[in-house]
Amino acid sequence: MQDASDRDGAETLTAGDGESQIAYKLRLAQIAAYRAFEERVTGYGKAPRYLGLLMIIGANPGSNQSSLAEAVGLRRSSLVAILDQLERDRIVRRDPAPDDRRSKAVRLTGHGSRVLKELTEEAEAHEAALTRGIPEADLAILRAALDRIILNMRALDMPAANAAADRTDSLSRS
Amino acid sequence: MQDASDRDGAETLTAGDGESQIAYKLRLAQIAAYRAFEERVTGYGKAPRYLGLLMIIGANPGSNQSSLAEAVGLRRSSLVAILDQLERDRIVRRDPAPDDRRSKAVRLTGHGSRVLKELTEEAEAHEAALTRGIPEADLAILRAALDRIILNMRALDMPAANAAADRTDSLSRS
DNA sequence: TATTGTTATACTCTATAACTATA
DNA sequence: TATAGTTATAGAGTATAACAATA
Repeated sequence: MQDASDRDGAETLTAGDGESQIAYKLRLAQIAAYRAFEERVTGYGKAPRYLGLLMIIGANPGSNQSSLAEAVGLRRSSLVAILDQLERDRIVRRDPAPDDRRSKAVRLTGHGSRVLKELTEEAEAHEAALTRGIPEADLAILRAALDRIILNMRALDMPAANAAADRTDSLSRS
Repeated sequence: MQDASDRDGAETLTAGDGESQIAYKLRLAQIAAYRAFEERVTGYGKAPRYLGLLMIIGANPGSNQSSLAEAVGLRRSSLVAILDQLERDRIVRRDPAPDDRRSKAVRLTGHGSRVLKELTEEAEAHEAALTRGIPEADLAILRAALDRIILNMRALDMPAANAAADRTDSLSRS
């Protein structure tokens, strides 16, 4: 009798093994973290949801929409409505590109820069809450492990990268 | 000049700081891992997407739909279509509950058990690919850190849990 | 011909509210 | 009255395909 079929039923059900898997913990942690951040920044409208995009725009002012779409992993058609919203909220601006009349140069507005700055500070506070109680040495290992996982998973998509990933095996702690 | 506005534009854009944040890496890792798993198990229909649910059903046979919905964090109305699909695919069965004629006892079918077993093996292979090149000692730290993050984030929702989380600070490496 | 931004459209996932049958 | 399962409906979020303007 390894299951819980004879229990009370009052507590929340669990999924036997599987819960010890890193892939599973990763998913739970990400969902909880994402939800907590959204709750922290209630009142900033839709901007928090697109913080990654805003950071990219801030770090690469004047980029066109196709580049931005690729950077955040969306189709360029999907980005249109997002930029419409952010433009409506005066967070970003679409200027004519200087060199190519098909393109638009996307930039943060003055207000957008201030919002990004505030959200970045919120993200730092969120990061502190997230990592509370984890020793600094462990955080370094956590960071390296997450980087390696990202590398490992992307290697599956582009098999050519496998050899490169293998070569870093012995260097992963550098 | 700290941005990349004067670059070629050929490479993929990046988001300055922010990318060093654990919250950010967590999101990238989870997205990449989820995508890789779905690609690995193409051919199993919709079951892989609901692997967590299937594990819970497998570990708690005869549970009713409300309990299952709560366990996976969905409204019970949202679970209906999912179970419809899984029942259509002969993965699960909805039997009348023995004690309460409003409830249904959800169970894996024989075929569902076999599918779950195979998917569990696929998940283990996925886990191996995920953690490739990460030393066992670091994996233990990674697991503990992810658990702590989940705890930290949930504590924000239920402030009463803060004290409990704090008390485990010095025990987090046990 | 190829690319940029855009529109129209559809699909997936989830939520809310209201219903039914039981309790 | 309250609960379990269900339905109808709506709202995000993203994708595909086709289009006009420009390269």
